[in-house]
Amino acid sequence: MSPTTDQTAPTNVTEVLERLDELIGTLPKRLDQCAAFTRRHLHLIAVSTVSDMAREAGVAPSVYMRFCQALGFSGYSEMQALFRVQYTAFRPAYDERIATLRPEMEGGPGALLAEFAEAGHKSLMSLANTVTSEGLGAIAQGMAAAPLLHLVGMRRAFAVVSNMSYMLGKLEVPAVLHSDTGRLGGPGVVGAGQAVFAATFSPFSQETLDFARLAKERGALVYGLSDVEDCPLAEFADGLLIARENEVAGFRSLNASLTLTTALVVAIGALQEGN
Amino acid sequence: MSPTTDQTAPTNVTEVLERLDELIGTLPKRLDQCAAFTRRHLHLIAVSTVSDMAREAGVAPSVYMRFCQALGFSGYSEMQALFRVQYTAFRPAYDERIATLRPEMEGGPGALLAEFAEAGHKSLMSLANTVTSEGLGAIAQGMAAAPLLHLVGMRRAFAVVSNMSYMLGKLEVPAVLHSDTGRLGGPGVVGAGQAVFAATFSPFSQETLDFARLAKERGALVYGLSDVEDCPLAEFADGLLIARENEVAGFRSLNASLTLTTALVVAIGALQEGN
DNA sequence: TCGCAAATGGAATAAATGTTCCATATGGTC
DNA sequence: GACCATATGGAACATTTATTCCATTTGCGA
Repeated sequence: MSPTTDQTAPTNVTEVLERLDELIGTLPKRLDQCAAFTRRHLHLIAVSTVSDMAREAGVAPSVYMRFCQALGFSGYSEMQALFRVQYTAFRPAYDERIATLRPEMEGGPGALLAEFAEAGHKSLMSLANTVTSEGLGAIAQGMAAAPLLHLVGMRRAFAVVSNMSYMLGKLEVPAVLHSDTGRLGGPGVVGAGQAVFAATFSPFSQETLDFARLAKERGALVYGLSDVEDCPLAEFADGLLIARENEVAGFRSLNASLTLTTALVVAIGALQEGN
Repeated sequence: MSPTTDQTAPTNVTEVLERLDELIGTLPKRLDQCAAFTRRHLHLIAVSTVSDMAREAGVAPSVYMRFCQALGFSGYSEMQALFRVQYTAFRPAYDERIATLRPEMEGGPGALLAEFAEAGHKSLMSLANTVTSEGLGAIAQGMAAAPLLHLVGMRRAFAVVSNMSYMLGKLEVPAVLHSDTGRLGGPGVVGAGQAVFAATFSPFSQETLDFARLAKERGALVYGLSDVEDCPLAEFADGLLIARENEVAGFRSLNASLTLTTALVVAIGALQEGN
């Protein structure tokens, strides 16, 4: 049937990978090129044409065709089908509009995930409503100008500030993450002229609010992130960002918060780069 | 030019979403069907034909065609192209990240935020493509059945596991967060029958991989989260989730990862509740 | 109930994509 | 250096998929 191989075709992505690893090195130059490229860009198959793949791999379409056959497929279409099913296999039970968690669990974890994804889309869309370019820009500038940044956030907000801490580190922007683990450095270490970024969602963390207020009294610039406008931080902060997260049966992810803070950190990085 | 609308075509997923929400309810029955279905299955567009989408939406292909035009596109192909680019965009080199950012910074931090929001939408969409309901369900069950959960993740993955840790705590599910801070408990504390959830994104953290492998050898169940299929965890893990994050000038947020793990944690909580 | 405008679905057509074939090139062996 | 087996890429062909057209249906206002 297939001229180049009598091996049976892989039936899932794992098998494709196995076969790829098995073949790489043993194939003719151009086919090896296909294998190497494909190995690194498996995810492109589902959305590309043979010509696309061939071009990116640097070979002629007919070569890529033969490569598919060497893998055991009848042709590109068959291989592509394998990579496409995984996209279509996941059928979120989105269709039926479900209101509470228990019915959501009826549809299995897939339906639950679909609900959270949907909530994520909405959260991201509402970001545009609560954040202005000027507000974000002012905060980015304030933070970029500070010689040292302090990040505070407890509980749900901790993931947000710890992620900021990681990214700022990568960008080589001096920042300290104040976690409540072992009570390392409190607000006492914040110096005048430095900047604090405090994140707290309702119900607000008293510790975070206290830290921010004390830092402010010590002459630091205080910026904040919250999920509602009437966060106590608003009273004294030099800038406050709002990221409202849509919830699923009372549970909230952090899509808007992380997207907003990621953009903020990158903006800070870009500003510092410019200096 | 286009008979059904003189509106200009959306240029990104965010705009498609907005236009969809704007249009739903105002369109004729069949077109509304298309809009409703498409709103819930955005992720299918990249890998489906018009007939596929039309069939799933319960309309004739020509109707779906007109729906694309009502959205402002010239046809299905043009719309599909919009959903395909996200997969084909290649990542720029690390060093050039800030440099490639310049164009985005031109529009101020607001434009940057919009870029990250757009990337977030795409990440959430592709989540439905890399995760199956069964896979997620199996992992949720395995983790719910374990007497103790261990969470491991360094660097970019740390925010993910620390958020899981927080949520699991709220749900009163016994879990230990292993951070590398001060080298608290290594894999030695993991007992047979317990479960480990290890998150690591490429380039993978050797520490996380080692932890997971040792735990596996000690008889624990190992589940993982990564951003690519060929993560070393795949070799020995009992279950692996994939969350691919779209990037902006080389920077990635954590939308897909957090949404996925949030759904996972809630599923675990619901399963334990049932016991 | 009739007439009209809009919507609908099926069938025809156009475009693109996948696949195969074959002439030419390449590399190894005697 | 000639021969043979194998690899390669372009061009022809076949198939699938997108798009348009049009006859029929539907729903609304007179």
